[in-house]
Amino acid sequence: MSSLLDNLNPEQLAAVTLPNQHALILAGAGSGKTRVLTTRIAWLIQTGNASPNGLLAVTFTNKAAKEMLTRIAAMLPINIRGMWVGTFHGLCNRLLRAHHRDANLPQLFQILDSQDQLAAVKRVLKAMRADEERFPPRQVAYFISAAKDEGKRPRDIEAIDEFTRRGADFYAAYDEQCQKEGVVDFAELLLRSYELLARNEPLREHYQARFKHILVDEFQDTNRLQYRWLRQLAGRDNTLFAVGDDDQSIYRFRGANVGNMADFERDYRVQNIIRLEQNYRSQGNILAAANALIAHNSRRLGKNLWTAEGEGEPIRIFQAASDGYEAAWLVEEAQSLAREGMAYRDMAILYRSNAQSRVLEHALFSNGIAYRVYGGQRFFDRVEIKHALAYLRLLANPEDDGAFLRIVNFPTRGIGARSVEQLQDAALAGSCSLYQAVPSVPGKAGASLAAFVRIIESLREETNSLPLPEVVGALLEKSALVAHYQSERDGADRVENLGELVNAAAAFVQEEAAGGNGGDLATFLAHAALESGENQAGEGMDALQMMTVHSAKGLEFHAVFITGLEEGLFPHEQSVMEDDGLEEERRLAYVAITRARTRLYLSFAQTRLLHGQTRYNIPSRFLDEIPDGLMKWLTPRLGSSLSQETAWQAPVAAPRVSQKDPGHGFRIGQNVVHAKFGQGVIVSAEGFGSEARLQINFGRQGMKWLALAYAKLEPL
DNA sequence: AATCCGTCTATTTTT
DNA sequence: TAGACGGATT
Repeated sequence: MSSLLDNLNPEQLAAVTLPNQHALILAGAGSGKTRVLTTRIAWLIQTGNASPNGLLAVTFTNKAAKEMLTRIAAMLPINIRGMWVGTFHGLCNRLLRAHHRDANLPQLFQILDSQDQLAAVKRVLKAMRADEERFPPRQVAYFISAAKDEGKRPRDIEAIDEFTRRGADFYAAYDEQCQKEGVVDFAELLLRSYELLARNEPLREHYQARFKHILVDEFQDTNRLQYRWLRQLAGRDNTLFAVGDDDQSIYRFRGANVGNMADFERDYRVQNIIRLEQNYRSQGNILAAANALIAHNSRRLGKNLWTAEGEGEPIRIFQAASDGYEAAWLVEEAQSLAREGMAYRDMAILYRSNAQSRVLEHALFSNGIAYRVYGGQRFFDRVEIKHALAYLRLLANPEDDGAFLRIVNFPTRGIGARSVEQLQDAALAGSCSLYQAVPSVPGKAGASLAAFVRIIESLREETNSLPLPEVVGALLEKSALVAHYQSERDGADRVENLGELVNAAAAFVQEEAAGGNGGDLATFLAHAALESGENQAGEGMDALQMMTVHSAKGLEFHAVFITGLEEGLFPHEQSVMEDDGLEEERRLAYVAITRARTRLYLSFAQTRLLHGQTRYNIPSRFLDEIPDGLMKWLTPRLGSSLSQETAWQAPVAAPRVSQKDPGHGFRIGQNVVHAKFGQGVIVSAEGFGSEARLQINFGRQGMKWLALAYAKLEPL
């Protein structure tokens, strides 16, 4: 019909123009998933199948939601403001604000992020005099969140042991505290709105009738509760259009349930399953490697990526003597790519765990290569910002004891632990909030507490009719936060960030005004909790990109280095123990490989310093799972570490190995082959000559101590 | 109230 | 090895 549908391949076209039925789109990496999703929305609107208000689109990240809206706006001349496109949490927040009474929440309820939640749990545990040794706050917080993600309230928890039994009690007390204070954690946003829809039939039917089309992105990442939430909204007459890729499910540890894809197919008798398998990102060899690797997983819905492009280059494999050599080689290789004309921003270094980045950063830094590490602290997570926000929270909601405690003595104003205890006792006695209990505290403590309350009260009066940015400015001034950080030695950055908060408020107000909203204090606080802000500066710089494989999902680069492909690291040793853990690691490797467009490097080190200890790992099994024909070894395939070191001398990062010869032919770090256990690497040794015993890491087969006199060991 | 010191821990992370 | 945290000290 129109230009909307131009240049879609047959499968994409079929997905975009599906009739009004439930559908599951299996969208492989680089298959144009976002394009299909946004074009479908545009098509539904353009053809009159849906009005902009009649559809709901859910994503996981704010970035994805924003991207979707931008693309829709580019395709259609409609006002995208007010459309229900957002994250699960964002949409739940919206729902709960609109129906706060039915949801039994104050209109200005505040949202706790994970930090705030942990602090709240700590307070509960303290009040209940729980043994923090046996019930670590972190674990309790995790327990509560996990229960909520399963849709469980305290009474639904099966007490199988002491921890779950007490855990349910803590959960109940925690919920009670949150309710009293008018705050809601992330998981609660979802659970509360799920319960609201489940319980309130007219409301549920209202939204079912309104949202004719529900579209879900990254469906493989949904948890059980999110799926149940979707089921509340997907009724008889509307349709669920789910897009996902089971092969890219890498968030099981935080509750994602790939099983939702199969469940969806069954629960809704989905007839339309469309596979998007044409890949527009990677060259042939890279895709072939990815396909071969992921084929080792069982329990797949099944999919094979292909490309119209040629094979491209082989995948380059590098074996390094140590993590230091790996980094040094990588620097050289990146420099040589740069000399050939590739921008650093088009190269990415991926690793399984953050601990690996240090050595790499060091090597890049000392060679003067600009780099950018993804992840890390977000703007709204910074302490100084959290402090400032706590003042705003208390302004919006005096019942918020968490916010009160955070700032009552920050900056210090002579209110010590004793005074706070007195106040807490008074609040308990009067069953009221800390804020309300202040007048009932006598003496000197009462006087300083009253002074604190006066700060808040006068702030409230002065800022009553001021625009948000000015409220923030007044708060910084009155609270003496800025003054406090100015007097601190390393406070300059913090002062700057606080100034930035005023700008953030201004930007927020402007954006809200464009959407016809007020942009009041409560919405700003919700915004701060739900979008922790951009990761960091340096976006525009031509810098080499560094990140974990997890954070690389959804991105693409011309050249990709996947480092640390070693047993124990990737696949990670902790995951191999878990049920389905190895398959998830393989999916992770699949995600990593499919980030590359034209050039892919896989590297591993024989020796690696981890937690202050030298570790000897054998190459990752994932390397064995990629066909030899696709790979080009930059180092001798089965070379010993000795020939390795002589073959390639690193300009930086001196080797760390120096062992004395124990009188037999073997050395620590050396690769060996055992008749029964296969390939391994010598980790440590004791004794001399034929008396010696060697400890060998056989990776999959585990760690073994072998007596040299009996074991048949061959140097590799 | 700030600083020091010992202890613990160390996959992956968004909202 | 290094960083974070909590308790004790000054």
